[in-house]
Amino acid sequence: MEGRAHRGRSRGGDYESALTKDDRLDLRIWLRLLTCTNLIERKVRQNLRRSFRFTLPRFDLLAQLDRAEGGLTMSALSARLMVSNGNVTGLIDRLVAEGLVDRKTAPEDRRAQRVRLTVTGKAAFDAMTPDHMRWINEMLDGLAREDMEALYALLGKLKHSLTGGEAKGAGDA
Amino acid sequence: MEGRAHRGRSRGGDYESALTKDDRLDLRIWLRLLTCTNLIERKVRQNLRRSFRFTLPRFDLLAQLDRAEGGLTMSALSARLMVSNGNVTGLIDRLVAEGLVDRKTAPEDRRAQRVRLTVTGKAAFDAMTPDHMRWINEMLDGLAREDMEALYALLGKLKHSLTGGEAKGAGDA
DNA sequence: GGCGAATGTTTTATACTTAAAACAATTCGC
DNA sequence: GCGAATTGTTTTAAGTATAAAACATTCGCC
Repeated sequence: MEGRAHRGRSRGGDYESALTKDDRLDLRIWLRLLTCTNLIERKVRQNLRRSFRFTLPRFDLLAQLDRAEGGLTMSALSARLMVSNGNVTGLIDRLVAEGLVDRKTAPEDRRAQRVRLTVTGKAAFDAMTPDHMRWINEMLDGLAREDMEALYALLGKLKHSLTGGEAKGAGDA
Repeated sequence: MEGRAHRGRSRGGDYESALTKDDRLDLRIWLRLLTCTNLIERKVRQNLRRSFRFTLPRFDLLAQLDRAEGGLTMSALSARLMVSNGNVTGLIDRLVAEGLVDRKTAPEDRRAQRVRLTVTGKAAFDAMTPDHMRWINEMLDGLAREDMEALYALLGKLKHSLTGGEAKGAGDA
């Protein structure tokens, strides 16, 4: 924390305005990041609802289960989705009730629950994926290929800075 | 949308794997963006709670009111925060009850509500801001200055792509 | 000058989310 | 082997969020 205010090029006068401008870059990045995330999330949520009468949290849950062969435990889901474990309990309750997901106590550790997609759940997910992919594709269509690559790399650096180096958590790529 | 799959460098064989790699870059960007946002949001939420027994949505609301001289209407708040108007009604209800915010019918248009920070609300916000700034600062500390500038610019392009050019909405900078 | 469309807000019903406490089973150290 | 710490999950209480409908006021237009 201590070194941050001095990172900009050193300067003689104009301390105030330069300081303001420099020091708020962090904040501006954060706000812009948040704006972009919200814009995408809102659109995906809306499309999922309109096209499939499905919600985003449920979709994200199915997506995690789909990419994990053999199912996941509740805490693994909680870590990957980066939400509280109580939250996952509620979501899974509803998905089980709808028959999209199957939950059973793990044989090797009776504390843990092993959660998997049912055939119905897999089918529901597969029905939504192409459109989902297309929506993302369309939204990022305004970015040139090299911008995408640069952005991806910079977000990687940001993620690294945020996690202090250890890549725990969502493992997005 | 139609041209997207062909944007990568043209290639002879290995269509499948190259296609997969190319076409998922959108998705990987989106997931990484989401991860970064979640990491920051979670940390700020946690810090706000621990340090000030305050919640993030309330803080964001105060921040919008602080930067808008003369107050804002409910719909302006809703647009800037990018949340539903019903959501804002609930948040403001609580903040009014806590005495941090003042809400009164706008004289020029009796449909609209004009919301402002109270003196107490302004003081509460000012008490939290320096720490908030510092948290963001610390989290982005791992990024070099030029990376920050590049990231900020690329997020600008992304935002532009997402809004189709018109800069409606949160106006983050 | 009055009616329909548009705008601004709240209400309703439901879902999602968190933090913290409670509960359950396993592991570790002795 | 036994008890304490740990790990995995659920429960609880409260707050946050959405979409859609309901409500209130203003505007546009004739």
